[in-house]
Amino acid sequence: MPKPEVDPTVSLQLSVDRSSPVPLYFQLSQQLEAAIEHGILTPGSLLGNEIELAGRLGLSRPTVRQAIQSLVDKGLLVRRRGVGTQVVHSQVKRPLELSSLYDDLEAAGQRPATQVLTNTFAPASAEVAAALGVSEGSQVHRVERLRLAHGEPMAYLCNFLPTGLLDLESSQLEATGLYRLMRAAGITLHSARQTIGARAATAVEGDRLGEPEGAPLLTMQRTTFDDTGRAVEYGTHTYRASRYSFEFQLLVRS
Amino acid sequence: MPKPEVDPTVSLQLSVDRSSPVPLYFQLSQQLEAAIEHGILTPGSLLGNEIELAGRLGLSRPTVRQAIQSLVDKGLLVRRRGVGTQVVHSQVKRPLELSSLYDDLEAAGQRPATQVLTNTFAPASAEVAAALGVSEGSQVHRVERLRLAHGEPMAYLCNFLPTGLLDLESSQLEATGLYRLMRAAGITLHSARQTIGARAATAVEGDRLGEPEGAPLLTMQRTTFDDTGRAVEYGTHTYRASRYSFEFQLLVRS
DNA sequence: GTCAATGGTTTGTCCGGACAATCGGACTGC
DNA sequence: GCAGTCCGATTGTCCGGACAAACCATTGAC
Repeated sequence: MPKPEVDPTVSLQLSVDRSSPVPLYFQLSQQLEAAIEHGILTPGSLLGNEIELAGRLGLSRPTVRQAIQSLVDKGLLVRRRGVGTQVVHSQVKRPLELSSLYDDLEAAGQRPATQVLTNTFAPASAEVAAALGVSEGSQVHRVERLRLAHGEPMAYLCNFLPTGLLDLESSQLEATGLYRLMRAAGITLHSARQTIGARAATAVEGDRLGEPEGAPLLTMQRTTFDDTGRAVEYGTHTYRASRYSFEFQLLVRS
Repeated sequence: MPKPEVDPTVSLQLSVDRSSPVPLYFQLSQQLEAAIEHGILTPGSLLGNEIELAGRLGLSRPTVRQAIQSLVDKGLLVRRRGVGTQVVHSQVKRPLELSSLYDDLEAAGQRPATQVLTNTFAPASAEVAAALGVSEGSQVHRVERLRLAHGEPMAYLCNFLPTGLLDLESSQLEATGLYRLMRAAGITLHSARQTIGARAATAVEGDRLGEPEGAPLLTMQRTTFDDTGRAVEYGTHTYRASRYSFEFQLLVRS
């Protein structure tokens, strides 16, 4: 017997607080996730079987399964019938959240800043009306912003929102991202439809971003929906390709 | 009483086959998904409570919940405690699968074709070695392809694979996509890390794709991992921005 | 020596029940 | 008329158990 092959979770000091309002499965999944994050549960290592783990924690197997399943859905664990559950080897960072450019830059330590160029109402063009599901020519909120990082222009953001959803003040828009403001207003973001492409900069676009005419620009159009299916935002963004690229992780839905 | 407000699932002829090896929850979720897809369950309509649905189908509530939960994860349904489960309004198409360009084009009816330019072994560059987790200079499989749609060049694909994973024949590569070949070889794709950017075409790149020098190109680098965390593929792709853009739907992980 | 049968281990599926948390509407009091 | 309160409805969480299916290693047969 060359290896004792002990269950790594026994030395993990897992514990749950039944008096807490936090669901038990969630407490467990958070502790497991933290252990994976900190390298205490090493990639590839088996997680002792569910029955025994449940017994050790004083939980039922369904509860333990729910905790493990949530981490499987996040891509951190892999289960194999007849084998067990093991920690995925690769480093999964973020499975592509619906994130704002502002948060992305902030997380990367890029000190984002925003210049609000326009913050007004305008009649909806055919394109905007189709995206937001309103009638052409009806009033919509229009916000144009320039996003800077380290004082350098990174992207030009043009967003349209249905009227009456929330009040947008320029001062707020310069302090944080649009999504954070929408969530704070009680809107639960649900899904988004995105298109990413590229094109050559026109003279006007180049001037705005500090690029020469004809320079390659990354473009993104995005329509965001809340959980009732309402379109709550449509945006047309252009990024300096020399300074920005989209990076994300995605999981195979099995 | 202006509206009877009947449970729309009663007229849905839901049924499960207990003798089938297909899990019961999966049978149910597929039938519900099909009903949503075909518009039989209209967006916004309530889904009748779980207890009653379970009783009507002769299933237990956990089984019904599992079926519903899988559709919630797909973004097709939304649950609200105290209210019920309702069909999401927006049209969710695909929540960004790990798909190959070949399948995408085929699904869009674009009659994809592939020209294999290179199919050989080569020593790994530093970039490739880092992505695949092999030592620099070791032999890796190298495949260069030109992807056409309607006879027009769409993208130039350069892929690297660890040796010994699978045999790639040029004839197979011209008939289908790389991912389909990998799955057929028993490799279970798990996750991928992608970077999407843009740059101006060099003279060589322009020639390959039929674009002038300096034309904007969409670029993508992707490293794909299997469920053991092994990197199984690294690719550097360039797309004609005038002909192609990335389009996808993404969900908020709640 | 190689291949097939066997058995133990582990996850997958399913059941029936219980109580808590939350939502929305109806009712009540002011 | 309006605000606060109560209550039914529905999902969220959790339990304990049972059997099936798949995987792996060992054993046995040829």
